[in-house]
Amino acid sequence: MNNNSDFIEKLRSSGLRPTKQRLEICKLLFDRKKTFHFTISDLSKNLKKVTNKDISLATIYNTVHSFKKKGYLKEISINADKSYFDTNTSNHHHFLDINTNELIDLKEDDVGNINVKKSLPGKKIKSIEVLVKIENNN
Amino acid sequence: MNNNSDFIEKLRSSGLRPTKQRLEICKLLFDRKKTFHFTISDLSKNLKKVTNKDISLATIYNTVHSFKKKGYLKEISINADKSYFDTNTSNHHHFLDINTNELIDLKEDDVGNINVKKSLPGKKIKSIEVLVKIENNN
DNA sequence: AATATAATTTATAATGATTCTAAAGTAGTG
DNA sequence: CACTACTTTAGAATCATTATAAATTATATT
Repeated sequence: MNNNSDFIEKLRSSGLRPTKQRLEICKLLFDRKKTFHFTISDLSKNLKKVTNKDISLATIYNTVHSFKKKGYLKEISINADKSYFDTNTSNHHHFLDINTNELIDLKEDDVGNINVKKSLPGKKIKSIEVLVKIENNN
Repeated sequence: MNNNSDFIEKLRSSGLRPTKQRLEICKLLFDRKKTFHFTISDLSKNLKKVTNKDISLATIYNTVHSFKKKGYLKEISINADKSYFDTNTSNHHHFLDINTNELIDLKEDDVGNINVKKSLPGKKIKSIEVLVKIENNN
């Protein structure tokens, strides 16, 4: 997924019109090897740098929310003040570096199988997310 | 920890003056058997109901933050929009009921030992938090 | 017990992030 | 090309949280 017609197709297939703005955002978010963790403000600054145009903040919010709804982004809550989005929408866990505030993906295999022993009647498990906070070794 | 003089002692011992407001908040938060999960707005509403007086929102924020700093409360991030506090400051995990938005404590033992296989040079693990999202069984 | 001080509370203003609004622009359809 | 529905946008509105500065209160000192 790394050229414009792919993105156009991706957008169309989920009922979103491929506008200039959405394509720029796609390129920035999805045309990369590694997972990208970002806040709205990160994304906004990056877009300005890359495109030299101003994409309205409202559009950025709208787009990120539609991408989330379509399953292209996952929202991660690790921190009361910052809301992060993750381009890796698969089931996975995170390191959070307390010193740098950086988020790092952990593959499912990086964390042994998790055995939840308690259960509640009438309820089933939907997902299990592990957040491993790490810090400098002194 | 369930009468006023205990709370007065608790506050004094951590360098906080035992004011009326702080004692009311202590009673509400710590004079109970079960863990209490709350947002600032929950706490504010409860205080109004219980005391019939108005404690300023600013005071509630101040108090919750000092209690957090002193280690009497833990902040939990499960959700981008709501910031929860937890009177259980021990190491533990949570169920989050997607349907009711309710948080439920899991004891450490309720979740088998977690084996993080990846490590980063110069970094050590500070904490491991598991969030198990649950939902209705249909 | 009265006084001095430093901490605390408070109403209100300020901030910052996000959402809303409604007008102007754009993409897709026929 | 013309029409309609979708999208973008600037700016306003909202909401939670934090800052401010004056009034109040707790505590130590006399």
